[in-house]
This record gives sequence, C-alpha cells and structure tokens, in this order.
Amino acid sequence: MTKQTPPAKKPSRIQTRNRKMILDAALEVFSRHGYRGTTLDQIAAEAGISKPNILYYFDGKEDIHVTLLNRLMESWLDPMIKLDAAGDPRSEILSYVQRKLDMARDLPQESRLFAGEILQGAPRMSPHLERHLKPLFDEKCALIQRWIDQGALPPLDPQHLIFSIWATTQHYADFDAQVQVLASHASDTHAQASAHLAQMFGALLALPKTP
Amino acid sequence: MTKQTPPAKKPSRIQTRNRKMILDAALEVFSRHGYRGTTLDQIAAEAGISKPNILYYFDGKEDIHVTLLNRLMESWLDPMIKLDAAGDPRSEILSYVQRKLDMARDLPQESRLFAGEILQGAPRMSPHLERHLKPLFDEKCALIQRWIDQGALPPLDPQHLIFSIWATTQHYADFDAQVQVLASHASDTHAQASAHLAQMFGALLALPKTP
DNA sequence: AAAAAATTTTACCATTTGGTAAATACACGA
DNA sequence: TCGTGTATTTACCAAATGGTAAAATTTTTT
Repeated sequence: MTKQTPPAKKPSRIQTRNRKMILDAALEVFSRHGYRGTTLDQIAAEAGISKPNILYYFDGKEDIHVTLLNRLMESWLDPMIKLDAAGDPRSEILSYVQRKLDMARDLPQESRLFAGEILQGAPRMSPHLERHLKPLFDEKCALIQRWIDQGALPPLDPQHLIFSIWATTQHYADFDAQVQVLASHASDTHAQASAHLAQMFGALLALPKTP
Repeated sequence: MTKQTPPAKKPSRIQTRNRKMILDAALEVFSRHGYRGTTLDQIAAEAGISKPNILYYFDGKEDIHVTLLNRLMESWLDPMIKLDAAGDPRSEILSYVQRKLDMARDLPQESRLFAGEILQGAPRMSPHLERHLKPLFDEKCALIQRWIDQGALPPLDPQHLIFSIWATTQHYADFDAQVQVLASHASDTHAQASAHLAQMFGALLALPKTP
C-alpha cells in the first residue's frame, strides 16, 4: 500500500534532487489551486519534469500530496513545541505569537496548503491531526492552565486562546488576497500586524492590578 | 456575455423553485470541495435535478459559482454595515464581533465558500472585493479612527483590528474540522468562543484608567 | 568498455467532466 | 381540450486528466 516507487535502499543523488524539485513544484501548485484544482501536468510544468517521470518518483497525485502534508507537519508544530514551561508565561505566549506570525510570512505556501486541507474537512489529514497535533495541543493547553492556576495569567480558556493565535496569525497568509486589496499603505503589513497582535494579546494576558 | 438562460421576463414558479434548489445544492458542494473539486454531476445529485436540466437554468458551472458569490456578498457585509457611528464605540465593536461569530455558526457554508475563494487568490471575486468590500472597509476604518481620535478607544490600528475580528470569528467555521478534533468538551464551542472573544476584544478596547 | 541498473521519453488509454442537440413530456391559458 | 411555450430527459461529444507500458537513454558498476 505504502509502496515507495524507487524500490528501497538509499536514494541516489538524482533521486534526492528530483524528488525535491517535484515536491517544491507541487507545493506551489497545490497551495494555489487546492488538491482537485491541481493537475499532474501543472506540477510537471512547474518542476520542469515530464509527467511520466514524476510518476516514476511518486505513486500518484495523492502520494505527492500526502508527502507534502507529512513534511509540513514538522515545521508546523515547531513554534508550539518551543513554548517553554520554564519561561515567563506572558512572554512565552507573546513570542509564540511572533513565531507563528513569522511563519505565515516565511511559509505562506505551507500555510495555504494546510488551510485548504482543513477547509475541505481534512480528508487526507485527520490522522495527522489526531496523532501529532492533538497531543501537543492538549499538552500546551494543560501548561497554560497551570500558569493560570498559579496566578501567572488571568483566567481564560486555553483552547480558545490558542485558536485565536492561530486564526490571527495565519490570516495574513491564508487571506493574503483580501489583505492585499484592503490594506492601505501596505508598505509593511507584517510589522503592523506584529505590533497589533502584540498589543491585543498583551492586553488579554495582562493581570489586573491588585493594589 | 452575461446571458440569462431563461430568456427574460418574470421567472415562473418552477423557475424560482429550481434555481433555488440548484443554488442550495451548489453551495453545499462548492463549500465542501472548492470550485475545481466540484462537479456538475455532484450538484445535480445533491439537487435532485439532472445535469442538462441544471444547464437549462444556468450558463454553466462558473455561472452558478458567480451567482453564489453575488448572493453571498449581501449577508456577508451586513454585520459590518450595522456598525453604528452613533452608538457607543466599545459596545458597537463588541456586538460586531458577536454578529460575525453568529454568522460563522449560522452560515458555515457561506463562510467556507468565501474562504476558499480568497485562499485561491480570489480569482472570481476580486471585483467584488474592490467594489463592495473595500469602500465599506475604508468607511468603517475611518469611523474607528475617529473614535480613537476622540479618546473613546485606545490607540490601535483599525485595519488590523478588523482583520483580527474576521480571523477569529471565521476560524470557527473555516477550520471547523480542526476545531472538532481538538476541542475537548465540545458541548458548546460557540458559547465558549463567544465568551473568549468578548474577553479578548474587551481587554484590547479597554481604556487605561487615568486616575 | 560492457553489462547492469537507473532514469527519461514516447505513445498510449480509460475515465471523468463540462457541455450540447434534439426529442419528449408537461403546464397552462384560450 | 387543444395549442403553445416551458421544462426535462436521452443520447451524445470533445477535451482534460490520472495513469501505464515499453522502448530509449543515461548513469553506474564491474
């Protein structure tokens, strides 16, 4: 079922190079047009490799897509993994926001690929969500809850705090087309967003002064 | 170019009924699978109407999609239109958040249809964004800026405030698949989200006490 | 350099899909 | 109830698309 087209052993130099070219091309096309909206011919053209040759390296369209989603998961979870239980709660969360926002700027294709997949009900990804994202999410929710219980953060819902962070940061990558149309002096949207999110989550996480 | 397949005049009873059935079915399918991921046969099956019969009422797949996007724009802009310059700034914005969140709950299909379109670069919608959304957006940004200048709101970036509201509210419709996987006691996600967003934007909009 | 293995191309194919033509069934006012 | 325009079905088609077989080419090994 999970047959690796190039039989086994260590990948050759050519193999490594071509698989990378194909995946890069596929990421570009999938992220722009979604799974069904992408054709092997488009990927082939983008990669500069013939269609049958692509099928020499991958079992098919779905195989490419799944491979991309796998690869994506790592970088995707990374900012959250870095949430450090030993650090200062407020600044830990605020830097998490910044890391997430930077990711939306630096990896907009990955963000859109992910968004498209979720938007369509995560048909090819729910196993990943369950296996990788869910445990991490639960762990960090528990951490935030502990911080709250210690009085280091105001009482709030950890789950929805994280949802808010995801929503606001990814918005700039996923809804870029809209942001571009609406943002006026779009000279440095990223910096503006960064400042705004710092202000917003800063206000939310501020402890009420108890004099 | 913009030929109306049923020639002209007033639509018959059957015409009204069938166009509605087709549009409802198309909304369901388009919102789940995106434009390219949707086939006329799927829409036909969902609507209980044969494919050629669908093409009797619409010029083609794209015509249906565009019609949906047009219809969508109205309800989409409505919550924002209701932002009242005469009201209290803070509660005006907070109730805007609630209206938007309610919409994500009540019209998730529309939300996903919109999200999918934007995600793919708004290929069929950028005229709409320019003509309808942009003017309204600019107007409301100016209104918020006026409130800030009057000292009724803390200094913040109106554009990014609105982006944050859109992002956080739509998140619950667009990323529902993810929310479902992650949210624990998902008994009443909507109420939890509502409370959290009230808390978050409440904190952001609170004026620092100046004793 | 010859053999063997890996890679790439050429020439296809079956299915799906958006769409059409024309024949048929139906609704409804005169 | 009959005639006329409306609505629906049947039978197709051309293009697009995911994929394959096998020949041809290039690379690597011996």
